[in-house]
Amino acid sequence: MEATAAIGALGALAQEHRLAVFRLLVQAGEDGMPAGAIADALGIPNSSLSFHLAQLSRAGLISQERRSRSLIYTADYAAMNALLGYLTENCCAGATCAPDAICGSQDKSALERKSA
Amino acid sequence: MEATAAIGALGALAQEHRLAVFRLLVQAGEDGMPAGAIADALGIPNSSLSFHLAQLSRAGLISQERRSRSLIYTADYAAMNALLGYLTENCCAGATCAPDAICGSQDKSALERKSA
DNA sequence: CCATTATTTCCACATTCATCGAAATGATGG
DNA sequence: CCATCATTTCGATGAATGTGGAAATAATGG
Repeated sequence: MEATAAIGALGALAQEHRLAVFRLLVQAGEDGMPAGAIADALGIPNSSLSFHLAQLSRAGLISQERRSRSLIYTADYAAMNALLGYLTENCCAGATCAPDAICGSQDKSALERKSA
Repeated sequence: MEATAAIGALGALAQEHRLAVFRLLVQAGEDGMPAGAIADALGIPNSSLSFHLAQLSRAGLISQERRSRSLIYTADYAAMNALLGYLTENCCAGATCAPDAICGSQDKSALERKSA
């Protein structure tokens, strides 16, 4: 993942409504949700939601698929994991991070295994 | 972690220079780096860097400590891990995410264990 | 104390972003 | 094709953000 992509993704998530939308879609799973349902669930006006969905989409965090009259939005888990991996990349100079205190003893290999 | 805190952290990272600074500190490890060294390493004017360091600090992503004449900045790994955990919370409705395809088979328990 | 070094605050400016009603567009079912 | 439903685009406005030189502040060493 490149810096530009990461900045785009982070910026897309750094907004109340967009973060809520993304988390809603993450929880919705692979079935996704139609725009209207998202608007209802979060109480966001259609025009505003459309704007935010476009931002998330442009950042590559969600994808769109038409089902009959509705547009179904789905979280892109691969993109999410790529972002998480980018943030912790080369943690503590790449060395296996000392004890727990540092780098939270996070299993980075598990993250990168799936986001590559 | 609360939504407000997550938005703050994401917004802090969603900027070219701040993302570079944060990653530099993540890689620097627990020793951290003085402001001047960061400015040199990334070629950012002092006044701009100071502004960005303040943003990262206000978001709780880095911390400050004076060492002689210098202010040493250090990445806050706990905050970082809390943020990562927040994004994947309740992935796929909380159910153990089906197969690999979804949620990237990420070991969430490992993340939350440390960020709580 | 004072000179020196490190970092932050101030300031003005241009740019980008969020909001939401109303109108336009797109797609379906009959 | 047409009525209808779902979603997006348009447009104007107010608010927040990034920038960097110059001056101010803070802390140390001698």
